[in-house]
Amino acid sequence: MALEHAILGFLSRDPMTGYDLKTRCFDDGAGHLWTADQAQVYRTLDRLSREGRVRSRLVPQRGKPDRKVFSITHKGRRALETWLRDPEDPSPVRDPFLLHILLSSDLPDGEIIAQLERARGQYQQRLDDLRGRARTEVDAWERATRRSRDAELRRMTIAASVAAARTSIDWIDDSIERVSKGLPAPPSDAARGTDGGIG
Amino acid sequence: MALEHAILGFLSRDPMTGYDLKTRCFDDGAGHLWTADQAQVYRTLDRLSREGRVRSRLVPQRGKPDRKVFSITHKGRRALETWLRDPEDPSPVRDPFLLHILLSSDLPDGEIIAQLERARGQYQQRLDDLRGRARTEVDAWERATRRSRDAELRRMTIAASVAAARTSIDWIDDSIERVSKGLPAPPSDAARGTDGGIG
DNA sequence: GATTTTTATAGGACTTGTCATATACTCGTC
DNA sequence: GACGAGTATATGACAAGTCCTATAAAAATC
Repeated sequence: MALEHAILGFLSRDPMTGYDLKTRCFDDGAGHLWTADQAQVYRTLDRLSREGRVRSRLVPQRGKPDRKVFSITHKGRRALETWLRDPEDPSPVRDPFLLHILLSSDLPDGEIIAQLERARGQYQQRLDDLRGRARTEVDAWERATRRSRDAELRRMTIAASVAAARTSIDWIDDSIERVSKGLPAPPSDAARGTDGGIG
Repeated sequence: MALEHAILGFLSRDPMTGYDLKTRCFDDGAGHLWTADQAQVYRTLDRLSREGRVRSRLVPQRGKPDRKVFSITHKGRRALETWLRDPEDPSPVRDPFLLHILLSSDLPDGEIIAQLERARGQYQQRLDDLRGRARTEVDAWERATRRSRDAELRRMTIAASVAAARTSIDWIDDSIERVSKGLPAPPSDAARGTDGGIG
């Protein structure tokens, strides 16, 4: 549902192909807060086309497949505006890494710390990526008429991602410290009944 | 994929029914970091059963439907341990609210602020919920043998969620301030071509 | 000259997750 | 006594998303 509106949002700035949407808008422009599968982009464009929210025209090229340039229709613009005004309820949290930690009581302390350290590295990498994004004024964004307003909003969302990654790293550091002091011991194997017995 | 292992993890603590898993383990115990759909829980239990990772026995009850009590098998325990040792790569971020903000340049500043304020309230609510969770030693957790180790890990994950929510609120406050100062103006309607023209 | 990357679109198979609905009985409350 | 909430399991229909593969040719790199 979000993908659909993101596509309308990007097309409302500039007509472009599915390929442009995937690479320039999603991967480069919004990759810090949303990912899009290539197949999903094309399928969604197809559906939006059938629904009359976007339309396409074919631009022939020599050698390469025709460019299928999509643009937003009036109907699509109305749908986008409705979505923009409709407040976004925060989706329930699903954090596979935290779930992993939550269930890790069978792992020895040392391995929990190793998991935390690995995750720390990955959040660090994410920060590096975000630093790169902050430097890059994205092409599709730059070309758009509303350059500076869009750019400012993009900066804001990158700041949010940076803050989130930093918070995760801080939490990991605290947690490594906590686990290093020794977590309460797990119960002995004997106390655990695989298959749960009968009684 | 995560749901499957979470179920194995919970069952490795205590044999229980699908209903218990959904309500006590997911909603009450892990709801701050993972949500599970009831239908999905039963379907996954079914599949795990067919794969020999869990088994069930029927406990007849008067009036109510039979309790189908699931317990983890040796095979299931091995699968769980493999998963626990296998580091969890952080999944790509998908934040519908940030996406919404990113695409909001068509909204006037005041409406962007309203969106931010609404989200602030919801993160505040999340904090309240987390405070409740921090107070509650969960039933299923309490009954488990490894009480204190599990409880400590759970406390850690709640701390992570609290920190994340606080960070979001701080970011929102900063952003409200930023937008209040006035974002660069959007382009006039005339500068935007619905349907993209031909050139 | 051979391989890889980039540009460009698209379908098949699959997994995961959501929503609605059905059954069925108990217990508390208004 | 009606009504809703809690306990308990399950299916059908569907939406959303991922992974893999295929096609096709130019341009860049080794």
